[in-house]
Amino acid sequence: MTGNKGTLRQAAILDAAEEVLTSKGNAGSAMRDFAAAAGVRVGHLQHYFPTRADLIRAVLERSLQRSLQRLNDVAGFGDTDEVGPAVPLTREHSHRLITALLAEHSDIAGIRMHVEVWAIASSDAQIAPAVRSFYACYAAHVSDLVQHARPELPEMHRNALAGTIVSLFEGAAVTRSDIGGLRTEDTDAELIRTAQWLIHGH
Amino acid sequence: MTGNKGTLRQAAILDAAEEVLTSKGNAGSAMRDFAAAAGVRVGHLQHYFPTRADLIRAVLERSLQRSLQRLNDVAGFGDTDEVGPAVPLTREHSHRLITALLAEHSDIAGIRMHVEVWAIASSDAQIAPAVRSFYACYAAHVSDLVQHARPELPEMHRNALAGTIVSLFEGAAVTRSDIGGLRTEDTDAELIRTAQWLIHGH
DNA sequence: TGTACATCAGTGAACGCGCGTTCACTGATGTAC
DNA sequence: TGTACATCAGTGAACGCGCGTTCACTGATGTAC
Repeated sequence: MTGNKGTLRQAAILDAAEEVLTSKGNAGSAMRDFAAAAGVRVGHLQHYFPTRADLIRAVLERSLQRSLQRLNDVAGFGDTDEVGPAVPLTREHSHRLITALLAEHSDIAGIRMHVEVWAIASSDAQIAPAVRSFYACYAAHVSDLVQHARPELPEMHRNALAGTIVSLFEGAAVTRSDIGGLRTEDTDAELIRTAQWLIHGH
Repeated sequence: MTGNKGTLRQAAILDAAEEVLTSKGNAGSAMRDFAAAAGVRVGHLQHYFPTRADLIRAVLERSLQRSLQRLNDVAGFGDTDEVGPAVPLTREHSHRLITALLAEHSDIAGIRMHVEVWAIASSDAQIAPAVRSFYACYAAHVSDLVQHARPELPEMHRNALAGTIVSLFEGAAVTRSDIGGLRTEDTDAELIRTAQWLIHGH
């Protein structure tokens, strides 16, 4: 099923479109750019994505989905226990998680995609809900993480902490990038220290 | 000087352009939109801003400058002492500052402008340095704030804390907005608590 | 005080290019009998 | 196994609109003598 020609070509188009989008931005890229990058004719793009908006939405939705998937991969506890509530999250473990997330945010293309998602979601009512649900999932994942570290914490407090952690990381994605230019080793260390304080409470 | 016709008209054009930009986005707004919103003819825009890029840059630069100005107004200690290094920052004072900043970030138009700035800075090499210097100033201001709270802290640590605080606030601007949809009273409270912990160390 | 000239504010029409989209078409890959 | 037909992948040219930009122009506001 995943190997048939159409699906493969469609994925290739999305790959190419994502690269164009992250390098030239939404305002600066045309259908002809997407087509050229994918090695197909403009008219052929419409066979898979009737309008430009359809293509952009598909790229964005796939990107969000993949971000969530990566988050799962990085933070997944599945390798130790299924849904074990009593597996405590050590400081070493959380340190590794945070470092991995920060490393992901060092990819410039990923940040540009992030920023484009925000800009497009502001204008596109079809994308906006997908972005919000992405952040809801993101925060829920982090909340789970906090629960592993401090099971005694009430759910509301956990969720508030999760929201704060997500804010910190999303902000850091911008400020640490070429856009913000604030990245230093010290700030990275402080970022990790703060995230750990939020997770473990000390 | 500030009252002459040309300067006034130019400011009016920038005001109108800012509104169009925050409501329709960069990708979705045309010179004709800017002209119509300002109540002038398209050709007349070029009298002040020869190209579209010039207009957008002017809007963005003015917006960044104004953000910095507001930051100064909100966090300025000037009313108590000139450059007094020994004026301690109380928890009540920092609470008021943080609340004021969060309130600023509740303005949807401002957030949209923020996001557009990030997106445009990613593609426009002329805007990028202005954005970076904005964040450098922002962080320097926050670092000053931390110094007032804890004068004993070494400068590097202060700067690292400032970078973390800026990240937290910039991230919160997105996650708390319509884009992220994560805003709750609890998260706001936790955000304030975290910012205070970063400033005061407890 | 009046005149001549330069500069600035603002108009309006037009240009030409690049954009997203359309469409009639061909070739390839099933699928039914 | 072969034939007929439907569906899907992909082409290529064209369309028409909206975009940023240009330009020749008019009217208003100084400014020098």
